[in-house]
Amino acid sequence: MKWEDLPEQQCSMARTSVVLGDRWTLVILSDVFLGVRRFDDFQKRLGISRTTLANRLKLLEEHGVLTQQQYQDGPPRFEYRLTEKGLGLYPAIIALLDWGDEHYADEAGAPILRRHKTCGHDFRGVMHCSECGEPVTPRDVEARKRAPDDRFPEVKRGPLTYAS
Amino acid sequence: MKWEDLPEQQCSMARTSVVLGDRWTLVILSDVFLGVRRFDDFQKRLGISRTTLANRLKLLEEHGVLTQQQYQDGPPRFEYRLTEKGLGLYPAIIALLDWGDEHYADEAGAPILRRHKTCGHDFRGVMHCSECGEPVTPRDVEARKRAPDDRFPEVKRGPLTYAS
DNA sequence: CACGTTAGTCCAGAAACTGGACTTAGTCGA
DNA sequence: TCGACTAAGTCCAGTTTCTGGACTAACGTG
Repeated sequence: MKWEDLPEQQCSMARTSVVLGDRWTLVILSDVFLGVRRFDDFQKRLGISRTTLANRLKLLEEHGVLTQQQYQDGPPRFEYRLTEKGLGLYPAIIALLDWGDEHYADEAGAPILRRHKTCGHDFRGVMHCSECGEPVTPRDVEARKRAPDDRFPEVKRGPLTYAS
Repeated sequence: MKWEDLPEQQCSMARTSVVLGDRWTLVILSDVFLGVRRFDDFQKRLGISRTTLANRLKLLEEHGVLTQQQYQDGPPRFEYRLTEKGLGLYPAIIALLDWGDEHYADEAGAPILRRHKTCGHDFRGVMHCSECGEPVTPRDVEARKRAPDDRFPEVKRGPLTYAS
């Protein structure tokens, strides 16, 4: 199967992989969530080739994950910022970072700490059920194909936007 | 920078990307969480080339995400199963699937529904803070580099294992 | 006017991915 | 006993993608 045919698959992970599934995109995004916004900063921090970086950023923009915003005239320069859709990836990024911290950090611990400003503590993400609010483990979950007339349920906590 | 040098980076996402950061690995893993375990089943479901599938499965095994378990003699056959480390990726997989469902599902809704057996409802994952238990949004979080003598805090809820 | 900054593009070589055929080792049915 | 079948790969040649490094564009600074 060709790579471009993946999004036609009836599978949300296949469609997600078209945007995120390559060697660099997740690393770029985790930098964006740390506040990195400019081409050269990404390139210096990551050591990615300029060509590939340009391609990745363009892809993320085409998919509405990032937007370019002008930050100066003459010469006009643009920086990359997360859209609302991009902000929606935060739980995934945190989950992946936590997993990396747990399994690949050296003895001293995670290289980056994240503090939850609301409560003041360094934290890890814990996945809870949107319906009952309890933590979820893989063994608590039963997956099934959507029946033709089945609808995804309305979610109690709203559409999960992060408007400031 | 070469791909093999990434794991030496002081960044958990870089190390995570070495395992997960390619076109197929996330899709393979989300199939594993649906119960797919055999080489030919992956190949038929995904349409991935056999060579690439073999490479990916081997990489996941080398990194301790999957193990092979024999399920018959004569000829001996093995199936792929998640390790405890692999199960630890569930929050990330759910977060990515939810994001895909939200942004790429067709009008009828998500192609696969996940029911939380504990409460009986179809659900989405919501990321909560491990320390105060409240939901977390990107704007509630402040990241910083670990100071030399700073330790990652002990986690209240235990080491997050999924022993059956 | 030379140099620096920022955000790219261009290129040729290296690496990874592709489909399809082939291999291995045993089972099953006639 | 022969041929078909199953499962899990390997092998191969062609295509696509990624790489580092040089280059361009358009302006600001001393």
